[in-house]
Amino acid sequence: MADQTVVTRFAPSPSGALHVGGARTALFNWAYARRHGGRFILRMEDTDRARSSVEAARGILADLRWLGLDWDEGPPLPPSWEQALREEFDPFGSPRGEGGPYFQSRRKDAAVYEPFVERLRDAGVAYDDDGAVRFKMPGTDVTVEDAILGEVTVAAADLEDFVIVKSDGYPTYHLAVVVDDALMGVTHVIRGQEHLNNVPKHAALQDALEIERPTFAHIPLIFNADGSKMSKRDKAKAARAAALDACPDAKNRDALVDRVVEMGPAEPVMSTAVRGFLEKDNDGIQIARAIASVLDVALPEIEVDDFRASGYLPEALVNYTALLGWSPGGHIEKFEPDAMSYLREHFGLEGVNKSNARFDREKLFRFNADVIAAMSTDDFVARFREHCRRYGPKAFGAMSNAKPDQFRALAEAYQPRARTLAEPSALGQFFVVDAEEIEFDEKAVRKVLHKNDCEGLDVLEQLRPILDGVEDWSDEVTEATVKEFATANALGMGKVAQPLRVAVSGGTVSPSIGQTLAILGKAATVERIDRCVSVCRAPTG
RNA sequence: GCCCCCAUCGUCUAGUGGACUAGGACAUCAGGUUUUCAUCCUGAAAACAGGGGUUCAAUUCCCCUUGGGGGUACCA
Repeated sequence: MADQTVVTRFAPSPSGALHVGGARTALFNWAYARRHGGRFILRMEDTDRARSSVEAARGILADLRWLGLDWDEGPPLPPSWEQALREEFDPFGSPRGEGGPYFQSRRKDAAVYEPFVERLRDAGVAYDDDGAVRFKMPGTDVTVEDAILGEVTVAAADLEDFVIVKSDGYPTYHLAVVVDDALMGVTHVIRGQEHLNNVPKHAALQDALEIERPTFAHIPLIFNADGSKMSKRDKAKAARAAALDACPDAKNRDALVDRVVEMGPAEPVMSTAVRGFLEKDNDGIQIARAIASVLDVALPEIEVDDFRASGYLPEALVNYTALLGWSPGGHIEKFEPDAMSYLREHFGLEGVNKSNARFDREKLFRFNADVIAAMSTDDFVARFREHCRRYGPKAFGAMSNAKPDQFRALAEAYQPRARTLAEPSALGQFFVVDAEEIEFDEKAVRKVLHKNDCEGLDVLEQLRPILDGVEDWSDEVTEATVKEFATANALGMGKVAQPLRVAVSGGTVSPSIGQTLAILGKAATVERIDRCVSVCRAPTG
């Protein structure tokens, strides 16, 4: 018993994207199996045929791969997360492992559950009920031992007979999970505490079927920072709140609806649907995204792919979420050499907490920043490139293809100041727009260019010919040129770099001035200085 | 309503009867470094939910209260 091979499993329902809570459950199961040299199984619980979809299955497979998980048994293992998302990828394709199929709908088709139901009928503990089959609870108190919570007892009076086969012929979760776990040799059931109340049911079923009970381990749940449930509906709520906030009256709202419909993303959006969304009639995610895009607000990340799109790295997400409900003890927080390796070496049920945790985006954000800071330049450039290509903005993706050197310089400039892969795209917009599109920030112009009798503009005018004469336009040289100018004129670096920043970017924020100019190129730099001077010299009202 | 689970700084947690003047991390606040931003450095403030027990001794064990969460489906 003690040397019995550990077998764990993650059994998501492919009815939507993978939630961070689910990701953590998968992680813990994976890590536990790896740590004990056991097997990790991935099984799709798609017995709710109305809500399950192949797309969702693909998405879950992709997310698991992106996080760095693999499985010994289950649907085919996609070579990469991107490939899992492709339409050609068939989750139902030839499975990994011999205990399949690994989709419960397929198992049902293979009549896997029937003999078990028959056995229960023969034993007189299963009976027909209006087209469904119900399991008869034994009528005794049920006590189970949980590896994390200890002993849990539920009185017989609180236990009711429950459905094991639906009237459509599909097994319910309760039956399927018990039968499949037994057939697949699962030894440890690690899952969320929302399942704790199901344990007596499963235990009773196991007893009736003479199946040895696995070790149960119910892990605490994850909530939002405010204590509310972390739900995909939070995204709709946030979008709606932003919309109502931006457009308090009906007239504005009409304009917003028009804009949303107009720039509706992939799928066409009907104005009635958008209105319905605002009236809480629906929580359409497409609409939420469109509103967020029109209003330029961020939607909360809930699912794994939300975090990916927002520029988080799997490394940081894994490290952070593993700390929610589990601790290696002591002061260890940053997992070395990397999160997955650490978990497969150190994860254990002893370190799992009993109480629920709140998801702190600030801390994850910090972890992400640290991961980026610790990455090699090449790694960052590659990951940033992939992120731009998949998630935009288009101009960055285009630059990565057309001008790889410029893209690399830009990536290098932003790595030290990026906390997510999406941040450089937001901060570096000015690099990829035409000079005419640059809007000069009023406050920056006042403070940096107009102040003290336009000393900033004077600096720009003096600097222009000097920069124009620079032959080798590298960041070292441009930086040195600016510094020399500052020294020669007894000016602090800020008095010179800031006017330049405003001239080329429209604002006061950019990478180091040398890098900024180098990435931009000489022609664009000079052009922007000229335009800035002519625009900002004009008397302002 | 009923059933089940939980309870250390704002948040995630360390702590398993004395080593606790309760440690770390994120956030916060105050300084410092820096050409902006982002970093980085230093320091500060910040918790054992309340009440009963048990014990020579409780953050640590037991009970109650309160609070939070989960379940109560032919969803998983």
